[in-house]
Amino acid sequence: MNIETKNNDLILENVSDFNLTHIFDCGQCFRFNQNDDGTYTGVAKGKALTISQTHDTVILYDTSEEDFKNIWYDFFDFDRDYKKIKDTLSSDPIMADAIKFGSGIRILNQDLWEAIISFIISSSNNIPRIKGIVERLCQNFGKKIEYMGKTYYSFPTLDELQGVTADDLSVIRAGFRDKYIIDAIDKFSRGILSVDYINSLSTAEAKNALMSIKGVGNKVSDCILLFGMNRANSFPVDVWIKRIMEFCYFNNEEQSVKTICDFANSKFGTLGGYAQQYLFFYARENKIGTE
DNA sequence: CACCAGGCAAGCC
DNA sequence: GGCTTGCATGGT
Repeated sequence: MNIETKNNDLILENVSDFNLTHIFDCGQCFRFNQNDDGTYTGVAKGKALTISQTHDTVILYDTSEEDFKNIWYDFFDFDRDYKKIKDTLSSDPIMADAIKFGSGIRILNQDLWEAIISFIISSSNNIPRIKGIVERLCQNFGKKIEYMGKTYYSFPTLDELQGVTADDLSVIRAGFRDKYIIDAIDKFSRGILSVDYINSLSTAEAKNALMSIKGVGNKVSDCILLFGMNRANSFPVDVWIKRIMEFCYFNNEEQSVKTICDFANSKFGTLGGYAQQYLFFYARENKIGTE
């Protein structure tokens, strides 16, 4: 990968295993959206970014090399060898097929606090509405970010959310999830949980710690582990994954979530999280189980 | 109008 | 342990 700066834009050439549509349409991130011209704009780690891609050339608009090195290189998981991951998973013919559809998927390294709140909001919800609720949370409680002549909002920190009531949260229209958000804020405010503490734990221990938050169960904790803590041995099973796993590996017969998890763990092991993302994208692109 | 959306908690047995 | 039900809101 070559990096050069032109005007204020950062241009990456010879980028491999990278596709913006695959990355932002596989359900891991709620803050990036496609613009009319095909570029994507979003906010992460307190910074806004507009990014575009033509073949293996990627442009980060109005972005310094410093921000790329400090923020976006890690956010887009550029340090990881996805070819190796895909080669390993492709020994399974079904995964090989799924990987053809989402060959440019990468698992973003998102902020843990943001992942906790965002995936609490995701519970029994649909992606457009999740995005709306998260956006209103940011607009009402986050900080303003000026970028390329427009105003964006950062995801609110624990400090910025400290002390909010259900009444305060009513503007984001989170429904029954507001009390779960407040419980998370409360546990972090009182020091019962912290980002550093949770990160220090093993995957199994971290999962238990996360599940002590109201509104965080098996599926939401797996998403937080995978998307906010880089624990790729988690395999979140939602309705889409359940359907496609049953379709692909169980002759389309209904299975319990536990059966599917156990099967995925033994089949994909430490690469389960990547397998999950390829399957999720494949299921949604092909609308498996919805017709 | 019913039904559902990247589930979960609480209440049953 | 496993199984049901209610839950806020918005889209179809």
